[in-house]
Amino acid sequence: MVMARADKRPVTVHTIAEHVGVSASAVSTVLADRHEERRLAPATVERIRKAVRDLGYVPNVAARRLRAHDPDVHHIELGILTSFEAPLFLVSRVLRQVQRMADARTSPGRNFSVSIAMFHAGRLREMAGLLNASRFNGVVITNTLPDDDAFLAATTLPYAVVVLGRRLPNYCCVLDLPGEIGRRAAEILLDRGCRRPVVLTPALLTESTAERAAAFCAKVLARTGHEPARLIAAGFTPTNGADALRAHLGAGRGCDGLYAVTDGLALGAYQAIKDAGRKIPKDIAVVGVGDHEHADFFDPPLTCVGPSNDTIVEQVVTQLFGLMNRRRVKPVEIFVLPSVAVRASA
Amino acid sequence: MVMARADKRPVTVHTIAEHVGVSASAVSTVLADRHEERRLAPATVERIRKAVRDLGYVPNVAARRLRAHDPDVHHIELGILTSFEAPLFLVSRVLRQVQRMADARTSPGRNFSVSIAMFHAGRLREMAGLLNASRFNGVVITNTLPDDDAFLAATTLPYAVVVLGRRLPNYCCVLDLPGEIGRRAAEILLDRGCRRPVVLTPALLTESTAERAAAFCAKVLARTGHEPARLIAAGFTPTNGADALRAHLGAGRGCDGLYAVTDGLALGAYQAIKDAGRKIPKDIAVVGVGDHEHADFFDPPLTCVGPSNDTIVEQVVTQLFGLMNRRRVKPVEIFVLPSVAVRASA
DNA sequence: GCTTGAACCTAAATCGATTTAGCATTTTCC
DNA sequence: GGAAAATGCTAAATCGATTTAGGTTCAAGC
Repeated sequence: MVMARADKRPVTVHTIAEHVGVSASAVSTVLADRHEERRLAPATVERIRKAVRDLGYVPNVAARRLRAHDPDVHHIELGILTSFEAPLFLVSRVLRQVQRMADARTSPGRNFSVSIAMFHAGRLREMAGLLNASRFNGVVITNTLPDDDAFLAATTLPYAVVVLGRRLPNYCCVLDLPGEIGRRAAEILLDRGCRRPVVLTPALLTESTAERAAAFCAKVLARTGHEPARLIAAGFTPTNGADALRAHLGAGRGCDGLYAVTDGLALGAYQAIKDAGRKIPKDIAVVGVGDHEHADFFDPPLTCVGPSNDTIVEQVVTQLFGLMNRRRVKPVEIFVLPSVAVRASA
Repeated sequence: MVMARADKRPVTVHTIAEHVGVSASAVSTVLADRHEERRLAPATVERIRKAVRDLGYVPNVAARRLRAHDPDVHHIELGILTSFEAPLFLVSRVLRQVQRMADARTSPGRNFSVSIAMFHAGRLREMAGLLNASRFNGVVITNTLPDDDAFLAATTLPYAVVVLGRRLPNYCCVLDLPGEIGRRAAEILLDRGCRRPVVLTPALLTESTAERAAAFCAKVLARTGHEPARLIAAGFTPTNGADALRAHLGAGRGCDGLYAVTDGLALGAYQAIKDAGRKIPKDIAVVGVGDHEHADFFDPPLTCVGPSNDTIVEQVVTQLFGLMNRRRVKPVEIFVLPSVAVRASA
């Protein structure tokens, strides 16, 4: 039976050295496979190797880095922090842009590491090294939940932080102009004459999907005098979307325009509409958000009102490097206008 | 005019201390914002703060981590290494699975950090800390180019490494059974009676797309006695795919079955086929690979033969943790059979 | 018997930051 | 006036690994 080692102190080079009865230097030499040039006796090497295996040694990378790095080069660690549950579409664009800027600033005396790290939604506070600044010199934080926002609002992280998609006091934030996406979506449907628009959302709303739906409803209410119907999909897959719309249409409830708060749902809606023998956009016009890679290749191509990702990414990264250069002390809020792509579906 | 600071030594706490004429402890105290409780004189604090700004101090995270970490907990750093140019679809699944395993192994005495780091395709060798093991305790490497493979083949990285999608001697590799995807795609088209299948590829082939196309062609040749036509799309977007197929059909060259080596191309092909007034699958059957999130919601749903990502991810992560526990010394190669989803398009 | 060299290994410095314990002054208070 | 307390700072230890310079032992050679 193998005992859990959780209660024991981590095994260090020193532990191994004591165990074998040699010095830490000898162990280090073997770990680096330099025992030949340093002429350790083969028998000793074997004993050390065995101890390393038996004790389950795992090196401490922080210590290695500290020791190994060239004191003449400045190493800067940047992170994109996102939740596990969120898609990486926007995150990967941010990463590429950050790296582009970093590459432009890399010199013999300075280099960057950029990485994506994930936290469990709502548990950003548990991420190791965030509070004591022992992991990153600068971060972009996105896809936070209210718990995470509360945590951030209550702390001041002692390094460069840009928050993407949320508005937080004391932080540098980049986000869509609140409500604008839903409003513009409503306008598109209303302007083309829809009288009975509906909105399709997943049961569990994120902050952004909730906001889109609310703004859409508010706009429709303002212009027509009544709230649009809200279709609730069980999840956010196309199947969920198709089911929700099918139920609505099957119940004989009217619909001549649909706003889906994610493109996945729109894709499902397409199927339900076609199955019901209705035409897009003649019978039912559809507006999505453009969070799907190939929304312009849906059949018919999907009209989208969504975040203008290029601008957002650009702004986020500019802010991040600005903060790192201490060009700015005051936190700023940057609102980005949505991008509108009118295609055949509405 | 601002001089580049590239040639100067990085600014440390000690540098600042000297500059101000205090001890490193004082500087550290101010950096941690603990000057109140340690009763530093406000004037001193200000002088230190000014120097920190003026000299452009950026903390060394490795040093902080080493010092800050609780010696009773064992911190393990895992990385998913991928190239900038590659999509993150599979990578993010690997990350989530790694994190799941890591969470299951997390205890008061042990915790994990998992992150995605990117290298410029073909320049994996330049990634800092790879060779001296000062960044990760274990990694999954994927989306490598031949140059990267050559680099890896020539080195032995002194920690747990799993290579995804390539076959490298001396490494633990997980990959599709070579050629099987293209073969199965060919069989599906041939079995449903296609006589003039064509294959649609981007101009710049990756290792995997090249392999799919080659295996497809070989299989068709073996069964029909002649090579299928090869349509070359300028890039890998749907538009590129549509253009390539339109040119082929426009030139009056026959086609009753199409194999697209990425779903994006298949999506473009759909458009070209519909525009030409042909029906899928009656006139032209289409097979894709399932690398698109919603291939089952194309119209008609796309038949796919592609990597079985669930199995691959599962295997990769199992191997990674196996290596870290030193359960295995010999490198193993794991071949995963493709997953086949027969839908309406073929 | 004394030097020389090889074989094998260790002590101590180092990387950059934080923290603990404590040392000088000065001020307060009776 | 002298003890006690407050003020303002520093020296040194520490985190875990690597590396440099050097020490000890033993065998070989003259």
